[in-house]
Amino acid sequence: MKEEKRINKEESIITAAEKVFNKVGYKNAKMEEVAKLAGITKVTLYTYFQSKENLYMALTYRGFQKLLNGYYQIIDKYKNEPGLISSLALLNKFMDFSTENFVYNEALLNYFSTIRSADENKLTDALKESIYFKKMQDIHNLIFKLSAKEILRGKSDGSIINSFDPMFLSLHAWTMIIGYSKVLAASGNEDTTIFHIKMKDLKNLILQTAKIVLINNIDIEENLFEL
Amino acid sequence: MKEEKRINKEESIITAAEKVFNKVGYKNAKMEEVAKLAGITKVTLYTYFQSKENLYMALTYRGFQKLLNGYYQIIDKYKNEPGLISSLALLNKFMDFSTENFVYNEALLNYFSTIRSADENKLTDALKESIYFKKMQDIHNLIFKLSAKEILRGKSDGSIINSFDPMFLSLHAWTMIIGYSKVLAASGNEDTTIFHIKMKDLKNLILQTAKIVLINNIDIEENLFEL
Amino acid sequence: MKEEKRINKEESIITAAEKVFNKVGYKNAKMEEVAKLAGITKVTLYTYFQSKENLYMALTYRGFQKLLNGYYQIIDKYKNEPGLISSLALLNKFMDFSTENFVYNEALLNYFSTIRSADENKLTDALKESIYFKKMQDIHNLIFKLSAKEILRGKSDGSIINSFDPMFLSLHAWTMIIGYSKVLAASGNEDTTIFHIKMKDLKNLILQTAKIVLINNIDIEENLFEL
Amino acid sequence: MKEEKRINKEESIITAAEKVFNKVGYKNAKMEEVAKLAGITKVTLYTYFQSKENLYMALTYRGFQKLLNGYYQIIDKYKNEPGLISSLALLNKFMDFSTENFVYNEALLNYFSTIRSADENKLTDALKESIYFKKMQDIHNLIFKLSAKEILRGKSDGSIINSFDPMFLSLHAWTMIIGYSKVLAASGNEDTTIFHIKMKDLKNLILQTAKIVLINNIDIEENLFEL
DNA sequence: GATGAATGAGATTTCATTCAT
DNA sequence: AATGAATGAAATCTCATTCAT
Repeated sequence: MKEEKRINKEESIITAAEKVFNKVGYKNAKMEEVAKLAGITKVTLYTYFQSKENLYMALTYRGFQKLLNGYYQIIDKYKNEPGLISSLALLNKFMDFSTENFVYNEALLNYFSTIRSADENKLTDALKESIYFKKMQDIHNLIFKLSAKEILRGKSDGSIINSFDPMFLSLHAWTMIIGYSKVLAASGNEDTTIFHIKMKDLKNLILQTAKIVLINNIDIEENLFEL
Repeated sequence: MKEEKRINKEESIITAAEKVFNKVGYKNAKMEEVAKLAGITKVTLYTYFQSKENLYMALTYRGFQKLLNGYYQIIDKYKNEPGLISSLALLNKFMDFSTENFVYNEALLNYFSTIRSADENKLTDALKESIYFKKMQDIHNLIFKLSAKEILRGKSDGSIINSFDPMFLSLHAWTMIIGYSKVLAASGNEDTTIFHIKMKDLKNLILQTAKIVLINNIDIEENLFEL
Repeated sequence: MKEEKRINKEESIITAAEKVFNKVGYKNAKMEEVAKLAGITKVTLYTYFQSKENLYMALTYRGFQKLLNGYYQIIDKYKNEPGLISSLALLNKFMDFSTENFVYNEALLNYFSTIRSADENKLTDALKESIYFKKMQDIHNLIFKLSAKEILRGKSDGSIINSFDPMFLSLHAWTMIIGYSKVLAASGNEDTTIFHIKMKDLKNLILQTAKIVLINNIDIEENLFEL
Repeated sequence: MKEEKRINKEESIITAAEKVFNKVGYKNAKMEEVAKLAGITKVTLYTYFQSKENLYMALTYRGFQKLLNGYYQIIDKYKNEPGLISSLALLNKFMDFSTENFVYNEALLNYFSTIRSADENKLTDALKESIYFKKMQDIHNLIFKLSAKEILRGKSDGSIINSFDPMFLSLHAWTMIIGYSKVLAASGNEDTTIFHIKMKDLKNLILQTAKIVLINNIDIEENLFEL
């Protein structure tokens, strides 16, 4: 009961934070504003989330969970389809997610920027102590793993030809998604036009590109030019 | 001060800022530290750069200039090669640049996150008044245009087959390299391994992928799956 | 905070400020020092008093209140005495106050220098926004009015003969005591000697002079000399 | 020649300073502004006057000289009149001077506030080193002495009866003048009305008061009231 | 001697975070 | 657990004053 209540409260706070962050961006957002919108005081806010960064991580975590849920749904939906299809569907899912969840997308991008393996000393204390940051670290690879798993299935069922390590292919797909979501962040939404180009077309080209990569063996040793 | 002298001074300050930002990250960096490293006082620092954000934008601008210079060099170097080669070389250049210039890479990523067309209220006042931010806005599309130009040349010389709008192809390539640089930012450098995968391999796969896209006509209307 | 508590806090800060200002003078006083002496931080100091000038005005206001209280006590004490006596007692009170409260004296002199009716552009922004400056402006004439009231009473009871407007006589008395307090500010205290003259003697002469003015009708039209 | 040139320059700077100080007050005045108005740069200004305080002292000194000149003229003009007349004329002169020379008046008042015999440690270094401050210190008593001298002459010729020390009487007159000029500073000019009272009337009352004091013997031992 | 640039000291502001009740 | 007040760190600004050329 108590626990449940606490969780509800946390959720409502995160929701408020989402709104504020969405409006003015993380950096400009003030804890005071979040608290106000959540109908509590700043100090209460701090009893739930010990730092601004932790709050942001909680939001990130929520976004990541939402994305994962989407992934699981896709996996389930396409479980009887070839692995190629489900793999591409995951890609598609991520891009839609980015489009529909601006703040989450930003948060996720930001998260993956933060976790520089090499530079733990650049992490703030607040972040190191963030429970949600720890949670994220425990699961952040899941997104690659789920994708890799579908690619592996595709290899088994013959729909995917490329012989590279599934994690490698998964990472490659990820780079395209990230790039897409970055462009999206800089432009607005799927219906937006940038240089007269529709984001939707860009998405489709990315999907087709991914498909081509998956159904072909590609020689990455070939030297394309002399530097 | 003579313009030249002032510029020299600015440059030396930016260089100091680079070192500080590289060491502790933008957020933790103190203006006092930057000033000290530049051998000036805080106030002098402020007469040159009116805010921390402006200083960061100056650094970003310098990074962007450096990247553009690299682009121009590549374009010149491969001016007698087919457009396909130079286009891929540009891509390669960007990725190398990201690898070799960590702070710039981060700064550029940050910049492209910041320029949310629609949301001026997410910009801080300091940023709005930043002369370097304005400068960046004036030229940030150049990177796409240069790339598009080479693609266009490739079409002319027959090395590039894909019939899409060059800007579209340029943007698509951009998504991949942005993704790459983001992964890079999250991992470290080219020699780093992420999921046992070498960044160098990722780079090569991206180049090959880009090549495939450029030398083929791709149907982006095909429906890959039912949602 | 409860109003009462806040006021206590304000008072303790003003007390600290008095000590610091008394020791090193307004100009050399540092807000940091005041805060330290008050046992708070600079920022807290600023939440109570928004500027150094406002703090000084608060001190001025306190000094003025103290002076007014002294006036009320005198008025009460001499309420059964002739108006002449109470009027002179007020004068005397002011001079004693100036003598005993160096910082207040200086602050009040400073205040009366500052309020140049016609020249709002000589006021700093901080002063214009000072709540205590406003408070002072609301009551600074009280000192004349209280004095004028006693003079009026003196006229009624026949102890004061001079037929001029009580406010005029009050202002005239004011010029003498302001002059006295100024000389005092420049010399030190009542026991000090300036040109071998005791401040105490000066005070007494001023009182006698005031008395003469009050108990005589004076012709101010008489031409004393040709210019 | 050189010396003369330098003096001319100094004079023109002081004149500029007067204008600036008159407009915004000493505290708000910026050296930059003074320099600009004088048609020189800030640094040049500093070669002439080593500090803002010194500049202000120079202005004060000029004002004092002007006042003294006025005194000498009066003394000369009334040298064949009784000492009472010339004494009052001096008083009158001072009040006119205050009226006509707002900045000087303020500067003089300020000067006499500053020279607190007891508190040398409150003097700033800049002031201690000010050549004009030293000059002022050498002559600031002159104003009292000139006045005392005329009073003494009045005693000799029988026009002044009061047997007090002439310096004492002089100081007493001074307090009234100071008070007058303070009130004037707070109100504007001679034509201004404060509490419906004309400053000119105030001046005349002060003169009459002074006259009464000078032509009567006054008992300053009399106890006017019990405190 | 004149100039543009820089310094130094301190005022003021902004917020995330913490304390006391 | 909630609240109002306070803290601490750093950004930013203002100017008198000084330096280097």
